[in-house]
Amino acid sequence: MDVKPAGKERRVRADAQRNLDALLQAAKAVFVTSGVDAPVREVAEKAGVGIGTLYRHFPQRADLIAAVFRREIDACADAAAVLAAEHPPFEALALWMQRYAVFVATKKGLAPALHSGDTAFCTLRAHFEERVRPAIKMLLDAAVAAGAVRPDVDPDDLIIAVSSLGSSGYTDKPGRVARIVALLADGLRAHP
Amino acid sequence: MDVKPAGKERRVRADAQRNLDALLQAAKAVFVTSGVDAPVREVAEKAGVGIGTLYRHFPQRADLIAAVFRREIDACADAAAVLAAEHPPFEALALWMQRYAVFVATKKGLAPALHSGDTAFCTLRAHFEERVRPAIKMLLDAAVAAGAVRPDVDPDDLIIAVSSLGSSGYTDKPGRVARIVALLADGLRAHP
DNA sequence: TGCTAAACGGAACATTGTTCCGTATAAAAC
DNA sequence: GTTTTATACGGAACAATGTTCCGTTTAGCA
Repeated sequence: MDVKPAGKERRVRADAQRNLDALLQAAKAVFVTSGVDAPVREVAEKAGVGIGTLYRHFPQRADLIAAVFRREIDACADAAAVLAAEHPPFEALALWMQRYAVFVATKKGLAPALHSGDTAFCTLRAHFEERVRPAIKMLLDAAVAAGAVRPDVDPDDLIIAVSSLGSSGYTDKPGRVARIVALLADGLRAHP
Repeated sequence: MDVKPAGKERRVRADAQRNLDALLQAAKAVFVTSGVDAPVREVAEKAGVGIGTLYRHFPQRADLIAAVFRREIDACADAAAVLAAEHPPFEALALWMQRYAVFVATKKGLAPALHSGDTAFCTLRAHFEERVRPAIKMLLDAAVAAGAVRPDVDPDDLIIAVSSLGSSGYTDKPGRVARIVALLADGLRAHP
């Protein structure tokens, strides 16, 4: 019973990598059509692998979801800097809120899952806050500094507000969420 | 095979009535502690009846939920008239929004279920809209007429906005939802 | 007291997340 | 090229939960 030498790790097996890619791609596709509540079996089948394999790569449902959305979360957070560079402070903030609402809205079931308190989603939620919070804080601070927005707004309140609105699933009438977010943005304005 | 004479319906059986009451009471208690996602078996057990009995009275989970909350929905809608009588138009609207947000927030899982698109919740949602919409419309119209609120706000947008916020489940910090709702109310104000 | 429609209870079924373990295999060692 | 072995695979099996079905019980009526 000898101890495994620490260095010189065995390379990742090719089939494992292939299956992982297939799973991520399948999950992405399934989540778009069926929402994140889709059965894991559906993802495994679409990827052409067994359920056991899926669970080997993603010990929990939430891990799969996290893996799929991590990249998109990053993209959304990164958009903040671009908007800040191209627009006046208040408009940048308002536009990013819209962008973020759309992101959440198109991830059917993501936000409710995230906010469900389920400990399984802790990782994803942590990543979310780690990336999204700085983004909105930067925009908000800039808008406040410019005198366009009242100074007593909590960045977390904003994240949560827009997340909630985006995830409400009310897509019955086009533009509804956008209108509400705009209303909210108006509420942020500094009153003379 | 004779047709049952239409008149003179057999009275509701006493045990049936008793069980129905027990179920409603048990469900109410369980929903408070475990949210509306609680297993139906838990409700049946607490009521001291079999699952079959529960399903006889409430063919679907959603029917049970609907029955439990119908009364509370009514109470919340009725509060609108009281607030309108006791406060200026804008304050009445803002207060009712807060009242409504609290109502939704204390019904863990209600709003997500309502907005899930699940057809099982159609009845409850219909009742919801039938009672709540007139309430908010009345308050909104009054505030607009008084010149306190911009005239381009859709009542449905408001219902949905507050529902979404209240149901987000973010109870991590006290007053968060209240602050956000207040922010939203500010966005409604008429700009000179 | 006896009859019958209504109600009851819970076993059984379907779906879905998750675990387990015997089998297969890619990469390394020789 | 063969052997070895850690790794990965697949899917049967388990647990939780919504829902259905049907044999049994019973309240209300005659």
